[in-house]
Amino acid sequence: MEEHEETATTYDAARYDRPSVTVDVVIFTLIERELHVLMVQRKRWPYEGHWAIPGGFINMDESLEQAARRELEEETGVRDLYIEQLFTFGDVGRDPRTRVISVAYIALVRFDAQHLRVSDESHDVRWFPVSALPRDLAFDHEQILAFAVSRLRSKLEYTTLAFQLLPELFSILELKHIYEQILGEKLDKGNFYRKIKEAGLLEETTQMREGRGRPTRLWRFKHDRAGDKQFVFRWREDRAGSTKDVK
Amino acid sequence: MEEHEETATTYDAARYDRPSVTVDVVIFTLIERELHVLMVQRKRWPYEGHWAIPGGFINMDESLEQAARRELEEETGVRDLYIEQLFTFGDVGRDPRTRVISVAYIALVRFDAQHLRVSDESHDVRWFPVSALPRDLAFDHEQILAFAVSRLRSKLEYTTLAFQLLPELFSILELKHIYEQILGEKLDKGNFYRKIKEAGLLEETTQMREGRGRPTRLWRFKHDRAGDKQFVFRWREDRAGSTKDVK
DNA sequence: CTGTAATAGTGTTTAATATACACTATTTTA
DNA sequence: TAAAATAGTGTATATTAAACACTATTACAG
Repeated sequence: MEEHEETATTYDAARYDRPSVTVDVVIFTLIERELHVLMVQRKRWPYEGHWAIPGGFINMDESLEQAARRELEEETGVRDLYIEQLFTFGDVGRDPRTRVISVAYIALVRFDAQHLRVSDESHDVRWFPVSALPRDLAFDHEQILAFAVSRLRSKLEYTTLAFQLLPELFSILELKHIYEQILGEKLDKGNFYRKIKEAGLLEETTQMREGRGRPTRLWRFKHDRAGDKQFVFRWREDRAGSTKDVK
Repeated sequence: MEEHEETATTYDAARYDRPSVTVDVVIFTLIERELHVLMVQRKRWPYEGHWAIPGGFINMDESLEQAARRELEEETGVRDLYIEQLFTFGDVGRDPRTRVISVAYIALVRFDAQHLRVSDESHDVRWFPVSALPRDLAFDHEQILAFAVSRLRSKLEYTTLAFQLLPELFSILELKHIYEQILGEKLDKGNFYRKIKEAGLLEETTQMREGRGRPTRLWRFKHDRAGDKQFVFRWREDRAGSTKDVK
């Protein structure tokens, strides 16, 4: 409570009616070269039967990020992944039951059937392609999701965040594909090769992978350089979107 | 409460111990060509005598942004200014009294002695130059402030936000000065003139202002174009900082 | 009344980068 | 053995950034 004193006297902590605080986590992954997001289906009022972003109350003894990581692990079984605070949503009527303030996070996970607890069979927890989301999401989750996708796009352009979605070894064209998926536009192959190589982010391996045509070389992401905050791989220069607040 | 059902059954809203939620507003202004921030001095435990970012509890019937605007108005008497959500801070031990989650906002106000309620004489509310902040701020406010300044820098580079700090009429070199203040580096005069003019953001007026040397032309910001989300005035291309989470 | 300091504003040259797209390379499959 | 499929390279042109030299208009000191 870092209130200025005049407000401090107005509110008495004991009498003060407190809002609930939840953490919602928009979990992205790449399945068969398409960007997907994890949703859960609600079982009761309000919004019974509607799909929602996974989330839950924060515990009194965990930080917001810990709560988000816990939530992520409960839903998918994965931990230690990329997670980032998105925005806090707190409009008055967003939950019909009571006042709820929701701190939204974005998480990126590598899709890996071995480790991901969610299967395609589950009826109440499911991956949806971002391009084909269910209709009528619960609460203001449509807004949260739209914001998450937009943030993902704009951050992609000046961070190394795309690598979070890839397995350890990948080809340059696979990486390009992720960029195209998230940005929603085609990129020039030659320019992509040139830029990504000049960036010095990748480590060449001796491994190749065979497919239908010419085999492709596999690369590894240099995690040391990613930790270097000074360093940024910017794919394009023009950046409309931005991180501006929604609404 | 957009909880997944398994957590829903774990927590009962009535029994659930809820955190307090506050809104803190980092209020920036430009005083005599220097970037300043508004701080309040605490009168009691904890952190008695320490300076803090103004803030207060949210009311149950107002949105987060409304709470931030109310707070801003209470402190400075100004309203309808630029305000933006920064980040939500919720570490467990950040307030020694109880669990407090604080949604931090950034606000930009034009410094105008006529309308700003805060005067230099007030001992418990004061403007500090960002380059000379008081030591030992209350709570985690040092971290919040550092994050606010860094966000301000990075947003400055791809938004028209600098104009929020200027009076209606201003010279191009004054605008350049704001950029220099916030970015913390010198910019090339010629390049600045060229870029800002090409951007088409400014409207030339017939007014001039006299000073020590050659009088300068005054310009006005075209607010219509600012509303155009597609349009962005980007001063520089290199952008290290980014909006990455603190800590 | 003249020259110098102070501020305002323009123009030009060079280097770096983006963009588009044509080309070569290596494999599988018909 | 040719065609299709995928991988990867090279290059010409246009756009933009960056540095910096130049011109313009005022006040003020002598």
